[in-house]
Amino acid sequence: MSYLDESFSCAECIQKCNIFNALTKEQLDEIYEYRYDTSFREGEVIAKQGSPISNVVSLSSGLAKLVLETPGKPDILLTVVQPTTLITSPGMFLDNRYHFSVISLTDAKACFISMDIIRKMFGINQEFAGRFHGSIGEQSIMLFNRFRNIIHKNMAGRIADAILFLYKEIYGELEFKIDLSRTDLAEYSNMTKESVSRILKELKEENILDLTGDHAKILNLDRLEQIARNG
Amino acid sequence: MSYLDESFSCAECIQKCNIFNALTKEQLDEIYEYRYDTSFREGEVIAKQGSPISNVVSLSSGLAKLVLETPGKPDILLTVVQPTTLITSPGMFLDNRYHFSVISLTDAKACFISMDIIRKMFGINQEFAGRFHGSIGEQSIMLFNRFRNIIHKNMAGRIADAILFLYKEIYGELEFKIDLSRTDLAEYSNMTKESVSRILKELKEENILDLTGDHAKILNLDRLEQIARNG
DNA sequence: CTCCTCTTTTGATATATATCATAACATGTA
DNA sequence: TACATGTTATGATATATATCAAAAGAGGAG
Repeated sequence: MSYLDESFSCAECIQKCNIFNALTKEQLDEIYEYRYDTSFREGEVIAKQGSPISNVVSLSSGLAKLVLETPGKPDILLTVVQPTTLITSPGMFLDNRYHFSVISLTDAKACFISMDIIRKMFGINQEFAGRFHGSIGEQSIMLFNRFRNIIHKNMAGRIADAILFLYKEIYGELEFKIDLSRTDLAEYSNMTKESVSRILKELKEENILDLTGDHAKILNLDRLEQIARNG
Repeated sequence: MSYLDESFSCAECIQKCNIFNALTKEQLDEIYEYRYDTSFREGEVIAKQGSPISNVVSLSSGLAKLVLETPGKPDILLTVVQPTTLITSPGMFLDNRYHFSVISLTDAKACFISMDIIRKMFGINQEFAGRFHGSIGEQSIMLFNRFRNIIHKNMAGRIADAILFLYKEIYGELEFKIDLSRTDLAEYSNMTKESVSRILKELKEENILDLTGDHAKILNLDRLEQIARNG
């Protein structure tokens, strides 16, 4: 399903995420020895909840979703990540297990870096360790906000949140091809796919958002943000 | 409202949380110079969401709740902490702000340790740093499970969760004096206080749990766990 | 092009939970 | 004791959202 990929060096890699900018050229070269790229097709599992964390994963192309799995229940879509995000996990300093799964939403490439070399870098580069831990904290704070939004807002507000997140954090344009299915949107917003359809229909009728097929267009950003706030 | 407290030394302090056992006697003595105890009455704010983190807080007596505040909305009670829990915060390596508030549920004492000395220890004691970051991860994982429970379970299951959490993690006995109000339980379980009353009435009628006033007694642990699982 | 499968949409109905109003119960205090 | 204040309980009703069923679209495979 996936195959090894060619690559040059970490120091040259323009796709390395910001955390790695704390490393020196020498340190990056050392990391290069302990990394490999892998390609994924849409829908493939990049990291599986419950499995051991032997590598840090950096998404280098495509999009991926982080999902909380619960047997017998629908998944909870925590967030969507884009290049070049380092996917950190709360289990890294605890039980060394993934506590969510990472699944590609499009064809994607990911760079796997050995956890051993990362741990070594913590000891010799405080700035790198700080940024890395900052990133773990960032994920927690994201989670706090997801919690708040899902608990406090009605369906329209939650869908508005989802669309605004995609607009602001992922696609960057008012008009975009959405890589999430209606079910993905439902799992992000904690509702059923049928309810997603209904809310999208309402938003289209009110000329706020047109999501037809996979083609999304925000027609009235102010109103959409208002719905996200008050919903 | 609160007053400074006498104390002896960190090395002797039986109330220090497990993370600090990674420190040497000398390191603990150094920390002693940068700490102070404070007492709180029930309902007082120990740490306020949004305020800067200048100290790490270790609860040394009493109980406290961690709450997510949102203007105009009910609080979300994330968890209850007991001695001797170190209250770590995801903002520590990021924006240096609290992203939740800590409020005492009973009269309580807390030990405030300067963040500067904690950071210094990270540099000289890797084991301490590891345990500390593990604790931050632990909080994230707790949050994942809270997320799951609130999203997937019905009201009875969520109340069962709350009671089982208090039984297993806080009070340790099937019969206990509960320090959470019905509103606290509601904020933990994401429901209204009226619904809490109704569910508690049902659980009492079925001889599963008797919560009268502040006196809680688990009458049928198996059934309660079953409700928590299937709810 | 047509059939098949999968996703999305729409509609009718069911249900869990919130809301609002009021009553009962505590707890402290003048 | 009686009063005021806060918490908890109960009841009647409203509402948001899920569920179930079926139709409509949208790609692929032959």
